[in-house]
Amino acid sequence: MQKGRARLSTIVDVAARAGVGVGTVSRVLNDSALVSDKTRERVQAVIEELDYRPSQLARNLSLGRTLTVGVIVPFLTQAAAMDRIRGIVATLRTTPYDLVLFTVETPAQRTEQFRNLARNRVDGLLSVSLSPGDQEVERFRRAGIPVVLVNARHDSLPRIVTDDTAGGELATRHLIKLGHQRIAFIGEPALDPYGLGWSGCRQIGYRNALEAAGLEVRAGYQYLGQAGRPVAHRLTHELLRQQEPPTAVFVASDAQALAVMEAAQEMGIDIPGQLSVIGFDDIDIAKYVGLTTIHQPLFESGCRGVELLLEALQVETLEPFEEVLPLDLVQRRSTAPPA
Amino acid sequence: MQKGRARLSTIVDVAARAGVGVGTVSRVLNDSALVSDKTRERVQAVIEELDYRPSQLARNLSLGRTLTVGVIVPFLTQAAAMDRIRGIVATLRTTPYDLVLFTVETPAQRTEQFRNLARNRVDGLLSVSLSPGDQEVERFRRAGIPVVLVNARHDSLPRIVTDDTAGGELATRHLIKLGHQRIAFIGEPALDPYGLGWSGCRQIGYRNALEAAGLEVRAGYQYLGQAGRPVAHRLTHELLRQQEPPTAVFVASDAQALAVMEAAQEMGIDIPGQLSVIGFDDIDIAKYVGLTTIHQPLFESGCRGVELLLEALQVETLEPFEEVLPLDLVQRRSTAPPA
DNA sequence: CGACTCGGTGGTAGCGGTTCCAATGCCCAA
DNA sequence: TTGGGCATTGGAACCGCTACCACCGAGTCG
Repeated sequence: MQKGRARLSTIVDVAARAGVGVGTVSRVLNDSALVSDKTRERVQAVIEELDYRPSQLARNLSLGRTLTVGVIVPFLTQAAAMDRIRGIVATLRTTPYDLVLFTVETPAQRTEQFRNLARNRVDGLLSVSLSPGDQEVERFRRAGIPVVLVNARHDSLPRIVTDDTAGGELATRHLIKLGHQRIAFIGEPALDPYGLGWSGCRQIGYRNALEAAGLEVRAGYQYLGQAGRPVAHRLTHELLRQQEPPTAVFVASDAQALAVMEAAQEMGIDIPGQLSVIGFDDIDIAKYVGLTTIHQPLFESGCRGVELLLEALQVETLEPFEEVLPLDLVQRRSTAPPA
Repeated sequence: MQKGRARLSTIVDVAARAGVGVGTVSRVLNDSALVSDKTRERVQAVIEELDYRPSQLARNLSLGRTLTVGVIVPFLTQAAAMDRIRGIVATLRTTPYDLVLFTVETPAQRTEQFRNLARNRVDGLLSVSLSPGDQEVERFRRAGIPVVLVNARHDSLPRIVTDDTAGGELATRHLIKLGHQRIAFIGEPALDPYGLGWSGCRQIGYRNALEAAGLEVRAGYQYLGQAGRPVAHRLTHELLRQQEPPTAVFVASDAQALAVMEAAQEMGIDIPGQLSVIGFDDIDIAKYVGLTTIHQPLFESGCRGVELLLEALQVETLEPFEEVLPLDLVQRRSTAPPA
């Protein structure tokens, strides 16, 4: 059954050696009051002597609980995701819960992970930037696994979000106010089959702002592409090679914005002289490169997500609600009035 | 025993409904050849119908195996640690293994985590920037849990390292070659009670380089302090307020170097005009702020660590050896000849 | 002084899988 | 016709823990 690895001492060994029953040892381990001091001491001594540690595996199965929470997140490579994880880890360290990290990069992986998670080893789940569907939510409900969303939505789940649409408007209005008329958008396709995703919402905000200002919404100014240097470079080239190139671009994430800036500079285009760039997220690097962006509290979103999840783990069910974190425009050097 | 959560279907339910024994269902689940096609189909149908997923918890206990590897790492807040994690995650995603993340910020936590890990839920452990002691190694050996070190050392464990001493020399020699004579060092105290730790080794390299160049090694030029903005600011102030302040400083990590640069700039000190700064790690941001530094392959170190660990999980025991990754000096704008 | 607590304890039945062993039915050779 | 494989199967033991239940001895009280 098992591989032939060295046998560690078990609760039975401890019980035998201490001359007590396994129940008593279990009580000592779990700090039950129903053990006499004398017995407790003897058992403790044997535990010490054998360097015994209870098997988490067995405890998990017996308890039906793992003291582990799962975090599922797409594209860990992105700095914004990392900042959220930092918040999650920091908050989790103040609790007895451990963290299992699940990452996703394709729609297929996404579906697969969500399927397995319900019978996996986690007591609760934090879904970051990934919105589950109704059937998936139902599966978790049946499994009794509370789920909290961060930067994602589902009507029947508690969630920490920002108003992406408003953020998109905020960013675009900033460009309009500077005097830009030809404003482009670069975003990412959504991984979820449900809803728009954050990039989609930001794009809606972009369109809203243009319309509100009476500016034309051109299809040729809106590009979607996987985050990452090569794709961003391609998009940037296509965008700027147009007959009537935009004078400003709103990029749905700082990570992508950085790549766009790099590509533009390689093309010899001055930022912000010939092209204004505004991003979204305000990751660390944005400050250093002078990227104008929409700041959102990434670290805090992770913290709050964990707090909510812990609450949900206590009360067994948390009524769904939406907590909206604030957004601010941070103006730096990458945006300016058009030439 | 359990909390009153909804009961999910178990292997017994499936067996009953399909009119077969649990053994047969188990065989179907594990793709055993010893099941007739007809039976297999019937069982598969029932599995589908009940949306049955085997319990990982039970499987783990029975198998004595969790398909999970642990990663223990101090100060996740540091970009260098994050880059290693990225490599780890990327490589792990190509395998059936999941990742449990353990973080450590104090010596007490460090000891506690190492104690528990041996009976925890992991099949193998990747220790990043944390060196276990003999007793700890022995515990893991007894538990049959392979351990691989990344940026850490123990003679009886396989490990991925860089030559920190050589790196420290490389950095310091660069400053000497520029003409600096008063060169300071800022590093971090080690979390491990065993050995020097990476910061200590880099410091040795610093001293070696000074000695080799016939320069005085002053105690007053060497500071240790926890990474993080406030401490780095304090150290920087102390350092630069000296009667004879240094004209250059080698900081043991980029994260700390960034904070030092910030503090110096706040004090109105020009970099590199009045103070040259060289870091270590070459994290993302270094490129953007023009920090001269020692480049090491962080992402790759995570990848290699996982590869070694997987190998160790296959063969049950991997003979200890040391894999040394290369270091390069990357010259940017934060170092220059002294005024 | 016997019945009645009650703290302290041992034993055992799960938890939900895997794996081994014995049993069954079938085919083929003797 | 019978015995010996062989493919297939059911059932039970086991993984190591927790929780429940029964029990026991020492007070306590009427």
